[in-house]
Amino acid sequence: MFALVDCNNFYATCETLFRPSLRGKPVVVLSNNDGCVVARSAEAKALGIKMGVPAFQIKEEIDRHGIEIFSSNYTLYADMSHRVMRILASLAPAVEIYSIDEAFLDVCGIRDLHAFGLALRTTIRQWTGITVAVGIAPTKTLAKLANNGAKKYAATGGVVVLTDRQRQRKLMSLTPVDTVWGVGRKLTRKLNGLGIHTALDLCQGDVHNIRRQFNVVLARTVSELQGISCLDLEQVPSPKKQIVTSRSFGQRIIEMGDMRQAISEFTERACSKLRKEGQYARAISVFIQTNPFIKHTPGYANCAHGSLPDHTNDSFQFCRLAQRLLQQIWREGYAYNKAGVMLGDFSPSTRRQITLFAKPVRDNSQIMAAIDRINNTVGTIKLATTGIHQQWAMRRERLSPAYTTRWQDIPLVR
DNA sequence: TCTGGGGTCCTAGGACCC
DNA sequence: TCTGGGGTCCTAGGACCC
Repeated sequence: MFALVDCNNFYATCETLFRPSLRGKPVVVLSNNDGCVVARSAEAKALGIKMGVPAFQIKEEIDRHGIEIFSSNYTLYADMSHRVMRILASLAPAVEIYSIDEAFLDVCGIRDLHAFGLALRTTIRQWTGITVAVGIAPTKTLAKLANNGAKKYAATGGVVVLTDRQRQRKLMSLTPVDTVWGVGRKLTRKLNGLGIHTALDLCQGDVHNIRRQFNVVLARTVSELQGISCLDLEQVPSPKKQIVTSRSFGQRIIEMGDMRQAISEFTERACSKLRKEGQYARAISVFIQTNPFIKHTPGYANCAHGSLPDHTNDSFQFCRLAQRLLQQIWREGYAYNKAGVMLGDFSPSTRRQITLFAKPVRDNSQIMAAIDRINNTVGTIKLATTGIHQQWAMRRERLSPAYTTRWQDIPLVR
């Protein structure tokens, strides 16, 4: 038996926690660079603000309704997420953190599941101020569905337990197929073409037919809807296979020197994530692009791949290689709006297979460890190539304080 | 003027091996 | 006239998730 616990309007709620005067008002959180809407309070949803729309397209609504706008504050959201997850871990036998705002729980052996769901809700709201919805069912896909019902129908009180097959079928018949976990836009169109419109229609499909006409993933979804559990609780997150750091720029880049800074910065960040993961990588890709939405002038996008001789987590080595790759794809005369780097070809250790003609590489592991230690405690040191004045830094004009993680930002109670 | 960021998995096709 | 069978690995592209 699985529970899916999901925070309601997570980012928007985090912003209102320390600004009680905002409760009951329409609040919207924007993506990095203040680009698109990525979270909305219930009030903002009621005004018809859609997920994913570019901020500049809803300027008029924002002014007219007095909608409160925030830049993404991931430091705050990550800290609030930790608090919620810690509470879940203390109340449930086993937890799989599925994303920043949701977790699957193993609830086998709990007798009164509905009471358990209500207790989760009460505790989390009392201890963090965040409201969650709880869905409980014999498979993950059904738990997702139940959670959806808990959010959609106020009469459920935010908790839906789907142990009974009749209730499962009832909810499935009320749920459009595009809401099912694992069914996206493309699949919805194809399924609709076959006369499959609700979750129940999909559930009644033949697994082997679905496997033949679609793929093994959707076949698994059908089984899960039928109550056959195919997806286990994954308590230990599997090691990453790639790490990406990419950003849109606050101001478009036209000088190579600025792009060099950006690529250095992204590479250093990616390597620092790699070290945090305890892994070593060998491959790196660098990409740069102009704004794909601008149609009236020619655009340019390109990517270069490279590999180091050994697996490493050394920022210096990767930065040098990244600069060479940038050189290969840089074209003068364009205004670039985004770039990034990707690390790949991971290994859990830095087993070194020395080749006969290999030049020995300087071992910087102690320097890396020192950098990480300093950055995790007293301050920030970085490669000089990342630049002091970053003209291209991302726009965050409506950033809230780091209420819970920075001494200066702790709210004062008067 | 202004349109995010970070992941995973599956499949098909090509190159290569014996 | 007639040209096998059984694999692996890699990559790109497409789908999905949050």
